[in-house]
Amino acid sequence: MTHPAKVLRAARKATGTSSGRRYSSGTKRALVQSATRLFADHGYAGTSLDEVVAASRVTKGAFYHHFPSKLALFDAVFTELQESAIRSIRAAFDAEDDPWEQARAGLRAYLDVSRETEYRRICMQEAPVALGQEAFTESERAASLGFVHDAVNRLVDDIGNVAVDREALAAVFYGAIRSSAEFVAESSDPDLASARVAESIDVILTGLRTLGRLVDG
Amino acid sequence: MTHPAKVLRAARKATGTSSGRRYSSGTKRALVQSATRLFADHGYAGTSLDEVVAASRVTKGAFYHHFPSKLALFDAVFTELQESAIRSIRAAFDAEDDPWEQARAGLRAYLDVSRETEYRRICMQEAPVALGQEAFTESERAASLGFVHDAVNRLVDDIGNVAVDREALAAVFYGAIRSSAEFVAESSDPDLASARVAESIDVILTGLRTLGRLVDG
DNA sequence: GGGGATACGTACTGAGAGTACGTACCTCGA
DNA sequence: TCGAGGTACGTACTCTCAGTACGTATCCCC
Repeated sequence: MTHPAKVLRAARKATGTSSGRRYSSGTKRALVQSATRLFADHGYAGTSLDEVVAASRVTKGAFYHHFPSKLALFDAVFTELQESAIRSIRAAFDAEDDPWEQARAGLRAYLDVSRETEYRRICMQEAPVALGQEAFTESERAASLGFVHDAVNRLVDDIGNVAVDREALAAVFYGAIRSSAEFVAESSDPDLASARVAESIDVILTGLRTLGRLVDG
Repeated sequence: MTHPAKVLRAARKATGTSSGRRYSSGTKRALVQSATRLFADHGYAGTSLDEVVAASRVTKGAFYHHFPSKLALFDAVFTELQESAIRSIRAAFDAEDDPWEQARAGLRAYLDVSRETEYRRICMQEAPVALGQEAFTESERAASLGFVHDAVNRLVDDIGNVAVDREALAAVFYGAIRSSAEFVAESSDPDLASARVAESIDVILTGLRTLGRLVDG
């Protein structure tokens, strides 16, 4: 009997699925892709490995050759989505010079990213529970929180004479932005909702700026 | 052989654990208490029913007499913590008249509640995943989000002539507050951290107020 | 005092994560 | 060119854990 893996590999080569640019084998890539969809649809606990390997057309043996555990698979899925999001946001961020425009652009980019259900469900909902708050916070700090911290620092510098706790303010804004993402996601008209929360945050920023000008003058 | 439940019941009666004010049986109460601690320590998925029933000194049979499922137990734990939190916040809220003082008092109360690891882990972290975003959001809307909505409405009324989207602003503040709770929880000096985020939010509110006065005059 | 309702206990079942072990293919050096 | 080791799987099992089946004790009311 011909080994099932043989025909699978042949198929991969034929369809060009085995790009090999990121993962050594096409199997690993297929597992991550299937898992991304399944985790996003049914959550981490709600997805069985049997479902994942079935969707990927491989067996558990193949899976455990590439990943040490189900959690490691989730981590791979999470990291990929996270990195992709970061790239989008950074691009929008770096395209602007003025700190206020930068903040606005970053927010818009973030709201766009978080409109993808996969990002929201996996990176925002499941990850803190699946990976544990510890590891998740670590990852957050390095990623999205960094942007907010940067943005807040520049904004506060620009405002000038208002004494604020930058770290605390960054934490506050970070939550505001996350919550905005949920607001947009739950809305029936995401475009409109996106504009609404963006404007709300804009009003807050304007208030801070005005405060700075008053103290200044 | 004397049935284990007999000696347990006798012990309950002796120690007065079976208060019966909220749950018909002391067993149910014991299960909820053990589960609260275990879920807070190891999460929903990380806690087995065997651990819960062992900690409660009963068996699975007893458990499934009182609860239809593990999820129902979690829901009971969640609801109890949630209701307790709501009571605290409402008390602080209702003790003030001025909308700005009300907002401040409510925030302080919330930050206090969220310093309990049980509340944070179970109501903020685990619940959305365990109960599902659907049910969780429903519960949130009825509870904490309601406060924020109320508070924002009063603040905006007080400010006057600034055109803002109240719903969007409430969503933004809700996130800001949640994030503040995490900031406080992760801090090594919660009292200080609590003061820091409270002041940050205060600055934001002051900015909005100033904005209103400028438009006014 | 007996018969339902309530409050359990014990022993099993099924699902799913992870393991043990065997096999096919590929590569590289002798 | 062949064989030995590494890579990439497949199959069949184990073990944990949520949930079920079913039996038994206690309580309460008629």
